[in-house]
Amino acid sequence: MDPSEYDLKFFHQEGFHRRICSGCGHAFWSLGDLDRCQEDPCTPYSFVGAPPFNRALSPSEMREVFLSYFERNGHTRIRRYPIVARWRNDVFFTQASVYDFQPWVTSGVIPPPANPLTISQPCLRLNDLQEIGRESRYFSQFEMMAHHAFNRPDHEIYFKDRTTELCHGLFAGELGADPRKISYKEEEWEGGGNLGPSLSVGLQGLEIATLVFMEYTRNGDRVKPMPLTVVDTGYGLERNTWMSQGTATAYEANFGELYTDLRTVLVPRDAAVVADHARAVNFLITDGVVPSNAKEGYYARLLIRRILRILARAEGSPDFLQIIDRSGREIARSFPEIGANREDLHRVLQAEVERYEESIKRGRVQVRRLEERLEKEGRTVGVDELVEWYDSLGLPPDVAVEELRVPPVVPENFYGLVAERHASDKPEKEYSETGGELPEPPPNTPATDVLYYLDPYTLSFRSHVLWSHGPWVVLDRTYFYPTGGGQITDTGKLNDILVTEVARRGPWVLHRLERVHEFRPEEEVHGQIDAGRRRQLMAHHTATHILNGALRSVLGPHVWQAGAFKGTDIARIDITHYRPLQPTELHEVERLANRVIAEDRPVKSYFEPRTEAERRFGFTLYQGGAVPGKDLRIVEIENFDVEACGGTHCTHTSEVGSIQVLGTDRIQDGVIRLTYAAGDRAVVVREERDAALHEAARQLGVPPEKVPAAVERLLAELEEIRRTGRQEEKRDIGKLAEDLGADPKATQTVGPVTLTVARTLVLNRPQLQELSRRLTRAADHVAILPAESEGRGLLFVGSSSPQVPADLVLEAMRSTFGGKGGGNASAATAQGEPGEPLTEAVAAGRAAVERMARAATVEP
RNA sequence: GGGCACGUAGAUCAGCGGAAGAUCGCUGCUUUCGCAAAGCAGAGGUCGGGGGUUCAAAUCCCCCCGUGUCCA
Repeated sequence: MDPSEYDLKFFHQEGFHRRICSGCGHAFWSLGDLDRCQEDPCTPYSFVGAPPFNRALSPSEMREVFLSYFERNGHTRIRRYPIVARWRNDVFFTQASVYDFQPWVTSGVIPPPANPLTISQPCLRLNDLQEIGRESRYFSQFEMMAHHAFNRPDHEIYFKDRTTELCHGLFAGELGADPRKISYKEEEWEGGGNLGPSLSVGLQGLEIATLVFMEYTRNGDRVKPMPLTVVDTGYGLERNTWMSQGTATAYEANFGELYTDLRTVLVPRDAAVVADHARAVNFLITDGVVPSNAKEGYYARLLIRRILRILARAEGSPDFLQIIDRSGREIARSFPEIGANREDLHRVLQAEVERYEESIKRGRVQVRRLEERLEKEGRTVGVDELVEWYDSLGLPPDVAVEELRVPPVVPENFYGLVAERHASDKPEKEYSETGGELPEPPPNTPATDVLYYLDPYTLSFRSHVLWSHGPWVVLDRTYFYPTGGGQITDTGKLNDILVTEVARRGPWVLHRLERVHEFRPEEEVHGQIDAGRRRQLMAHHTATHILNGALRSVLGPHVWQAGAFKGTDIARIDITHYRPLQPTELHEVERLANRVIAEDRPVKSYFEPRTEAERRFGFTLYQGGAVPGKDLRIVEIENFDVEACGGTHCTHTSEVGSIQVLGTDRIQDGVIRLTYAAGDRAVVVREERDAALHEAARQLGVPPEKVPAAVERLLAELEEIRRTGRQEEKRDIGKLAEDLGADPKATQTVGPVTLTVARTLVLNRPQLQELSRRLTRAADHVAILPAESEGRGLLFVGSSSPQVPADLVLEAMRSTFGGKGGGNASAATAQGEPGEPLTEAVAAGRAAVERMARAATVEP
């Protein structure tokens, strides 16, 4: 990066000098006469016991100092976003404050909620879990305090100079650090296709802030300036709190009493891990993650199990839920929504603890079983088995060792061995913005005025063409709803050409026409939306909100929408929940939802300033993910459900008609899917089901309500018939065997063996087998049983004579019979040509038996 | 999203190419004043579903479905 990028007016005015750090070789700026940058490892920690700030601050005091400082300097304070980044498909968790504004705000699609703004965003990073408690500055869950500015070419807020000045003012002014001890290190930053210069702020060994200036985009090797530049800063709350207190580790400063209490029963590292993870778990569950075996739910499970393992190892450690509660109460002082529904939180966690205990129990049984088996072979359990058990049973090695009589030594790199097994797993796909194949209008094209937000009932309208490309048309205003928010596209007509798809791209709505057209810019067109389709989609969308509200009300506030789909035939909603829906719960949900419909409550759709909406309704607004923008579109079902949503909705719940749940699936551990129909489709579905029931009733000759009883009776009868059939067959075959054994035409003595040859009636293979078994039950009996079935010849040879192995007899018959076959000394079977070849084969078989029997008698 | 493991009687599991088994539970009988217990006898299985390979599949292969677990 060009050094001039860092040549700030602010530095020169204040008398900063640029130096090269003798430790890391990076350039840095400072007021003092410093030889090295002020970050570890170039400068060791020197604030422990000698804090450089003018006062010791608790985390909440530090947050307040920071936010109010930036408010005084013209920033708007923004409330935190959820820690689960539902609005992004490339990551699960909010890992930095700027994640709140990616990709829509940073790419200029949607205006920021305020500009400039300041926020303290709780984040979660799980890539350095093993460092927690070892390196004092690591946390999985932490808060990134930040000030952001989004600069458009026509409207610049502030950039490098002002950012650095504000930062310096905070540390050297507000917090009273010695300005000569602060270093601003030059560091190029790159991420997510953007890059730019950045300054890393060091003080007495600790990096206390990073100032990033997103200025360029990279496309392969080409780097070009961004139309929108972004000030992306990050000030670690935990680090700054630690620095202000100067305690031995960051954990005392941030976790307070919980940490010191845990220290009385746990080693320092474990205490830090437990305190850290407990905080993360509180945020995760509150923000709608239910522990599970996949995706973000797995991380919740991982953190919970790490805590449980540590607690299980230690004598006299406190109860898991108590720790979660203490941690939750502490966080709630700053974020009141955390653990606000403690009972619900407990239910979710209790279910998870029980699962874990069940897993361990199952694991222990497996361990014992395998060791016993290995012991019989004179072997013992090795490290491979421990890895296998952890990987497939979730059994930690220390628990397995407890269970084993002869345990192996658990190697240092145990979890490394586990990781090795997963080394070949494919990496996650790169995030790509949706709509990659959509054409992009020239940048000077005015935005489409979207009218469906405020008026979902107008279906016929006039408008003007702004731009067109192939089958795509952009209008100056439209009532067509583009695919989005789980609602599929509207269809209809522009003049007399069919509109097959409508999509959103940036500020524009693109209409795809069925065929090539000759629309020109400025031309007036008439739009007509397919009314039936739209009405059905509206019913399904509003039904989704009603169901979501009903589910939260019946199951508890841990229920969040994890995905949704609204089509013309059916709709689906996926929710977070810790177990399959019980039939009674489902009925209650359905009843409540239909009652809300019957009550005909108003459904209000309106825009409201973000901060006001958040204050009134809280975070559950973001059921479909966080929605950027200064104003949120609110869809409110009076006294029941409020969500930020861009879809088309009915204005009264009665328009939904009714909701018919069609089924539930557990699509993954912790996520339940409900499939349902509403509006006209609900009626159709009910009619279809009713017709099916009546048809079944007609065929059974009973009234519909007696169908279950009739079916049950029928099945019982069928079972009875089958059983007696099987018994009769066995008896018949037994009888046949007796008859054949007594029939001199079929059974003869050949040397030492008794040979039965019988061409049976049409018997299938299992029946032949049964007959053979009965004929050769006594020693030294041989049976050759040919049969013909479905135009093919079947042969079965049975033998209880060691001198006359059945497979060898069969082998002798194969030369004439052909076909494939095989078996062993006591039974062999083959299939081939029927008729003459089969008869010849039987003769050959008889000869073979005689030969073998004679050979046996000749031998002494 | 991927790896691995597992789906066999009401429950827990064994069997892992050549007649579906064990233990507990259940039913009946014997013993007992009765219960518990014991002994004897018995019922209970489309071996998760569907394809394929094979003379022969619970068993081997493929695809689904379900469950568990680890990892991203």
